[in-house]
Amino acid sequence: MTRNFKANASTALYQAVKEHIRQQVQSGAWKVGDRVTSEHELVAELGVSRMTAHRALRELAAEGLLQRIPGVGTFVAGGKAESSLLQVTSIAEEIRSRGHRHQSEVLLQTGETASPEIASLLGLRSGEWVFHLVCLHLEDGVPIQLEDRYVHPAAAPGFLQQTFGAVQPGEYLLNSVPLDEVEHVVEASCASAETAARLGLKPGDPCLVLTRRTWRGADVVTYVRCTHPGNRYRLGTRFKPGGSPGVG
Amino acid sequence: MTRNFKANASTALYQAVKEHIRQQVQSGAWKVGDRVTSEHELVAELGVSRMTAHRALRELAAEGLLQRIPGVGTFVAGGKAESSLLQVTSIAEEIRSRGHRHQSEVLLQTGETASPEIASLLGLRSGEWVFHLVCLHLEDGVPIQLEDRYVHPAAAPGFLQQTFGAVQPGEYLLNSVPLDEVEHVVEASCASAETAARLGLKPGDPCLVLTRRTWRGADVVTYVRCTHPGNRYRLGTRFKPGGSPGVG
DNA sequence: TGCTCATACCTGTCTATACAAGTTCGAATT
DNA sequence: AATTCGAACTTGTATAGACAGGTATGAGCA
Repeated sequence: MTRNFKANASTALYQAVKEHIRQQVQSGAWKVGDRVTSEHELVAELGVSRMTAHRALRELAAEGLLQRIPGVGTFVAGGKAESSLLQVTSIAEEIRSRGHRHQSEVLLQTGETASPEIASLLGLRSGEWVFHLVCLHLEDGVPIQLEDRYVHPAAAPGFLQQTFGAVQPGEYLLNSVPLDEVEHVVEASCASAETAARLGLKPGDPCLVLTRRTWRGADVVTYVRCTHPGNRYRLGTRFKPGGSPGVG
Repeated sequence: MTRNFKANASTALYQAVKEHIRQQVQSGAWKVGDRVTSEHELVAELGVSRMTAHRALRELAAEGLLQRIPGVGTFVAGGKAESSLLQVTSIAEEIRSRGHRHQSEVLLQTGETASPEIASLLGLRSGEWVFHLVCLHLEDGVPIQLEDRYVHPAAAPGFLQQTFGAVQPGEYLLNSVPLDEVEHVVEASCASAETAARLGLKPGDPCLVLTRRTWRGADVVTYVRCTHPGNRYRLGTRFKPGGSPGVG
């Protein structure tokens, strides 16, 4: 079998196959849940051996981009995009996993023109349209997170039409948009009067603020600022280096 | 070649080889920097094919446990143990990587009997001996971290004799003890009077507190509580899912 | 109509072989 | 003595072939 695929030397062949698959996903040709070219098909199409195709697919699965099911096939995985400390899953899932009751209250859900700061963070021009959602999350009836989210309108056109009851905003975006870059910032700050009122704190009480931006290609999908009461919330992980993290 | 190694079925052979290597490292038989059994030696000793041995070593290297150098050999890697959000490297390295000047001031360096709380956290009996270090770190002359560290005496016997100037406590432990489990907790709190005085804050100002415990096997190596001024410090990462993280 | 079984397909692993490219080290040559 | 060259090692990649175990589907039978 001659190498009719990727005549480019100096790069490993299995790397080229990985890149080939990655581009199909990132370009949007393959969406979340779509079936991916099987190993035998890659052998036929690219002229590589099955072991080479297998390694490419296996490593992409280990990286979280794909999901492989023996006997069935390989599929584009949902954007898990978990960091070891922070998971890009909704707070609802986290609360339920602790065995507690989650409630959420949508305080604001509109489209608005972007302020210069928000425009800059989302890669928009100032004054462009942007989706804005403010949501208060309660754990067993106690406020635990104030979520202030901006969404790039091109990334999730149906965002405003969603009613966020069972499905949370984070979950909705995760299930429809495959992320390929995430930025987290954690800081401690004081509660403003408004924040304190919503979280049931006194103004000036310490808060843990988690800011997250996610990318799809070069475009920012969402910018979200989650404020937690400092005395009721901590963020943690225990993990084996190289292994899978858990959330504490 | 018959499989005279790991007759245990139901487990993949390369997994068994990985576990075999891992145990050598975790048991302490192989220390940081030591040479690891080469692929050909594994073929001879375990009766597996070179590709199987290669896969085991390659994956362990990808997990950070080993370091492979083409043409030279495979070695036990230093305890990088980096999380995507938090690296178990010293604050000194982080400050210098920002191009700033780092100074540290040892406020306390003793052996003492463990309080019940500390004993519990380190897996000691109450009243047992424990190393205790308190250190203030400055970035360009400004206090940026108050480090309060307890070290299991069995894990690092020479800890008290160290003078922490060029080599920081974290670096010292990393270079001598290979970690295999890490726990992080991040929380926001108010500065106590003493903490405020040392960090140059007002009592009640918000602080970002990072608590970390590291394990070697079943034993806790160190418990450290790092308190940062909330207005001068943030913790962040930007990374591609599956890729290598950077520190922000 | 409903059930069973054969077949085709998919992933997962393991082996044996081959070549490439790097290093280390010692012996032979200059 | 200094240098060069080659043999012996190392890891990295790629291939072909084989088997195992899972799933999905459709044909044939009850």
